[in-house]
Amino acid sequence: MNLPPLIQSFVLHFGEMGSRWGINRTVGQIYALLYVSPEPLNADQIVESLGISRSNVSMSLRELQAWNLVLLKHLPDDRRDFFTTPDDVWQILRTLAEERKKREVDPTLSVLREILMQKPASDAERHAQVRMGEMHSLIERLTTWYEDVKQLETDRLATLLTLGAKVTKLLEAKDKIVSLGRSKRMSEKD
Amino acid sequence: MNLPPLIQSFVLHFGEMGSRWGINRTVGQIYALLYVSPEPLNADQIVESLGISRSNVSMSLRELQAWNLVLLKHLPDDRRDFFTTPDDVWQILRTLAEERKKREVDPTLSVLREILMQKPASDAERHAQVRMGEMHSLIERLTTWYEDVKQLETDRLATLLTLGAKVTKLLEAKDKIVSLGRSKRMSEKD
DNA sequence: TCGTTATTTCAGTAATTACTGAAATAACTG
DNA sequence: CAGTTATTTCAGTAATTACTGAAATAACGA
Repeated sequence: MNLPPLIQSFVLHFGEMGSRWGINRTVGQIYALLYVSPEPLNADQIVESLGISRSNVSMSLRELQAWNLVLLKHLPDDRRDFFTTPDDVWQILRTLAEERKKREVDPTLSVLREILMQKPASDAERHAQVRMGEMHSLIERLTTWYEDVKQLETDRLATLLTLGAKVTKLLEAKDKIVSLGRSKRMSEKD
Repeated sequence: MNLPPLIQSFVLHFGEMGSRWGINRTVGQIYALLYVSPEPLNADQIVESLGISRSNVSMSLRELQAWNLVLLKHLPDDRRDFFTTPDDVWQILRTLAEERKKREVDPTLSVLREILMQKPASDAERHAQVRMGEMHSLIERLTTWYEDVKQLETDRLATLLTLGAKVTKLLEAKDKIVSLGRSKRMSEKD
């Protein structure tokens, strides 16, 4: 591996994290490298920087493309493929959430739904279904929230995050506000 | 494997998902089995149900305990260990979030912070630091939100989820509300 | 068309991770 | 204490996953 020390630490860390996720070490490293590079890199530059085989780079880039985490670019008068990550970190976050949902959450929901359709043949199965039902509705709740929130533009999403739990306090106030607004309009009493 | 079909599907699916996460197949299966069991199970019952070795069960249970995903119980006049999962799915969700944060997010934040402290020795490093800075502040934002929201009691959290993006609409109203409150207190003018 | 360059595929191998069985330890009981 | 039962440890092996190098394919340009 042939990288400036500061970048190398980052790349190595993402390699580690990669293996802690489903994604593997090389994929993590390539992603990290592209993420911090000022311009797009081609496969040979990645080979050079990370000291891994050309074929490994090819396969890992495919994987990153499958995850939609990487963009393919072309320079004029150069037929090689160059790769980058999107500039906007919020966009990256969205992509990550979307892909993980697609791979992990959706299949789980569909398995649960399918099982919940079946008729239990014993007490054990009956109890299991109840538990699966609880899990199912929790996950549904979370995904509904996610589907809702993911539509927000970045700065609204940022606001929502900054607000955090304070929202519930706002909520408590909501009823009052509503009635206040009403009463205000009606009689201005206090 | 020796389980009612409906439960078996669930267990197998969690095995799959387990390997898609960092957690492995057996760990996933054991967790699923405990999750749907009406009462706590001991190691031999797990061996029996899943058809795996006693030592594998022992190691996997350790792992689940390390994740805080499993509770150890003792029955009167029985010195064997029995295991369950918490009843409350929301609690399970919290534990999962907490553990993943601890293992994935916190170390990443600390690596990023450390790198950001260093002086860049080139343009490449300078640019890399900017990118890492963006990533760092995004992650910080998310964790701050998480730290905030995780304090909420379950039903408030549920409310917040149900509200979802509608919160931002409430937000637009916020300024009005605030100024309304202020003006109301001050002079009641309109 | 042929030669050149870029990329992918894939069989074989290396590396890692998961699992087992046997032995060790621990925690009790009579 | 010796005997019994429960649990853990760990060296060895099995299974899986990651990676490589060589060959195939693809996409040009002359």
